Amino acid sequence: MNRNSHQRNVILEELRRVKTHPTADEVYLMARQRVPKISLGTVYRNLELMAEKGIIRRLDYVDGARRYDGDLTPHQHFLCRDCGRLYDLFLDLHESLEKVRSLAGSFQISEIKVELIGSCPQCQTGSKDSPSSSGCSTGAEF
Amino acid sequence: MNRNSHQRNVILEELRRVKTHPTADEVYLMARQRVPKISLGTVYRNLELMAEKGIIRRLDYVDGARRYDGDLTPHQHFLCRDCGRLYDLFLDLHESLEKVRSLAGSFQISEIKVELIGSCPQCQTGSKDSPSSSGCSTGAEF
DNA sequence: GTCTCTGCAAAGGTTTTGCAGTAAC
DNA sequence: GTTACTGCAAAACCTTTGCAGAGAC
Repeated sequence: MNRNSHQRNVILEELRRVKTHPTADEVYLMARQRVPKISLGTVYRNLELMAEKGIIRRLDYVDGARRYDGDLTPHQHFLCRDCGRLYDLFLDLHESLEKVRSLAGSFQISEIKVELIGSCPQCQTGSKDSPSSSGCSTGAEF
Repeated sequence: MNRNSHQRNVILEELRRVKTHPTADEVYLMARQRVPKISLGTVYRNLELMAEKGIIRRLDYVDGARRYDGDLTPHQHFLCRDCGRLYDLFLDLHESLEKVRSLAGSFQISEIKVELIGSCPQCQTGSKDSPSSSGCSTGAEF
């Protein structure tokens, strides 16, 4: 069904190589260093295809452009409101997951996406690059 | 500081009136029935402004266009993979929230976004409108 | 009177798509 | 040989922005 194209392999390898949840455009720039004639459309098509197949993860829930993650191990993402960095957190939330499942009753859950937002360790210690504009959302959305 | 414009009030009322997490464009269509000359730009500006003030909720983590929610009470969203509907779920996740906070260590969490994905009660009982294309993501991302 | 907000329209950014040619099988 | 995939370019979206005028206070 699917063919094993050089471009697709490069895209996957580049995505797995970095830890930075790149956008399609960023993947395009990385891939172009190895396949100079690769097109942005090809990158979009392959990222979407691999996300559908479950080979990579698509991050819809972060601000702005869609991002992709080559790391399939269960983990969460932490977005620092001060510096804008996106961190990987590996929290063991099995128990919480089970609780959510049981609470959801007849809604059959196959996937739970969690995004944490706040202030990262670096931004808490003194040097705040860019303090958040308005102090809203103190109450969590959980 | 902020002025009390008629357009802003209409936008807020319309958003609160419905349960359908509309996009900016959908809010625009609703608002236009009451303020025919309202512009899309005004809708975007006001939604963004109210989201920043914490008067409404902005849903970044759902597919496609950004959506807004006029309901500020803590709740989660459930996206049905089969029919595409977006449900509100009111699960009490205080305990889980506390656990996440403690696990996150030096990452100071101010907000936790949770999205649940799966199959809704209606789609489970027989009549599947459009069965999911590929059986990926059986493991949760938690 | 001041200053924020509006409508309009244009621009900006991201993602999708049509098509003819290329490459994988 | 067949058919999925590619590069290119245009189109389709969604969102933001500049500006002059209107409206809130």
